[in-house]
Amino acid sequence: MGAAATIERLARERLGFAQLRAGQLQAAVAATDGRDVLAVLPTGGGKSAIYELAGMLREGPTVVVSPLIALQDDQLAHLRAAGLPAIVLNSHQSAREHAAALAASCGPDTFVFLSPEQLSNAETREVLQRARPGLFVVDEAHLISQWGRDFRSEYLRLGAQADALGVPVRMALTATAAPPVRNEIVRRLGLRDPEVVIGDFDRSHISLAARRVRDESDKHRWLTSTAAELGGAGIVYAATHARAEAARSALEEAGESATLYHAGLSARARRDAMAAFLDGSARIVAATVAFGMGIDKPDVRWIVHVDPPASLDAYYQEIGRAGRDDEPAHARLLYRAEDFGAAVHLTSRGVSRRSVARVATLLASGGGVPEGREATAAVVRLVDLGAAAWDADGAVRWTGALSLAAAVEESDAETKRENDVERSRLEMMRRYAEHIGCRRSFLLTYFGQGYAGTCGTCDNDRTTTAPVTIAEPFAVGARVVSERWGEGTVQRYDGDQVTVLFDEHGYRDLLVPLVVERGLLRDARSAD
DNA sequence: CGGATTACACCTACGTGTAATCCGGTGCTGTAGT
Repeated sequence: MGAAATIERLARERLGFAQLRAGQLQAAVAATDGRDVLAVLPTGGGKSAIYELAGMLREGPTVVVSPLIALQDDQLAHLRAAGLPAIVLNSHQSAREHAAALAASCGPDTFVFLSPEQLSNAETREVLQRARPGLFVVDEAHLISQWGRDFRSEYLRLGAQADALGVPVRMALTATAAPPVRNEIVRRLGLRDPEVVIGDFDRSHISLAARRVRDESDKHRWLTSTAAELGGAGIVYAATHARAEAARSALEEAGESATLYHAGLSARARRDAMAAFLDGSARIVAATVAFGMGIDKPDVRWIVHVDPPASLDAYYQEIGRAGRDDEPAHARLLYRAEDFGAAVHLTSRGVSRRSVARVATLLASGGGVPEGREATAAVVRLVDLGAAAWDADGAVRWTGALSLAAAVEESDAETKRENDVERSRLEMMRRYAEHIGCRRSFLLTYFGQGYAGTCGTCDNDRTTTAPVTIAEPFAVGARVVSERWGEGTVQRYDGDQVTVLFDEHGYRDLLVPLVVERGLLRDARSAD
């Protein structure tokens, strides 16, 4: 029996799936056959089934890196319900529970759920290593790019940790990743010639709209009228605690039942807010980005953003929480022009020159691995540059390939490049907000998915006339070179503009007539 | 970057305007103290 048939049988008999989707099967077959996998499958695409099936078929335990303890617990319960051996390793356990779980992780068919931080514990790593895991899975893998840089730097170290564990097959799973994020995941995790499975990003039952307003009271007027117009459960996303609270107050004053969720609240308040939203006693939740991951509420009917997120990746992730039942839903974005200026400071700042200099000095003088988030980010940066290297036991040594001064300078240049790319991603968010053509087309082409024509359901399609079309000098996906920005890939056309994702500088928009007249872009393959 | 808060100048009344300053979002962990 071939791998595909075995997998389909397992899916039916052990997990209760009548039929696997094409992407699920393709990814599970590849991993079972020993290939690394990157799967970008939209919400509801059944990503966990992929590692469950491949994990059952691969020899040795399966290590699953998951960002939140709440998610680990959900996944644990799900696997145990299916009769599969599974454990979690985290700080909520007592020392005794932790030791027992660690011992159980040696079981050949066990699924081990843990956070990236757990892997920085040498004892945990050694026990897992001895158990010879057959599959290393990173769930919510876009967090490598989103959180690694300045929030949870252990995300950047996962590739090195997989090396240290000696796991033969790696799998990255996410619901959202534009092409540059995919590339970063592949590079950071060290995926070798991975099977790449990309799902259909179009969620056509979610209608899209955006509106520019003058001030916060305008936002609240639009918010409350939207809440009144659209029935059913809704999520309001705001950029800060204070603005989430203000949105909740505005809704309550308008007579709506709304709760509040952000990380500044006590654990108890958060639990209560979550419960109230899930059981419907609060129809609406006003929240920051803290709310959403792992929320399993199928009938969320609308998402209103009262502040723009830092990227379209984040926006798509957040609106994807609506309409999981495939019934019609709405995504509306409210913004002021100034919001994009302030949002720069909510994008990641990257590793500081000071901490790189400090860590480099330490390593160069023969010191060990410093502890702490900032130090880890600095170590990862120095490894990236070749100035330092990981040893198999997780220790770091100075390679001497760069002088101390050169390492600090090159790191600085890299940080500037990363920040440049961050800003260009925010700029794409602005472009989406101010876009006058089909929003669905904009969103899908951002994710590298072709979309012919207009959706007819977004706010722009309902109010404007036929879009401007223009001859396209390069195909979408073509590699091009510019004098100014270097090499890049054509992402999309929009009216008379073309968006190119440059390798070193991020997204840039160019006017097509100028590109043609002045030869601003050349075909990269015919270049010297 | 932009907003909210604080500091201070005015120069003589206890308030108002402007300049300086600070702050903004995600969660893991491990340990000390009830």
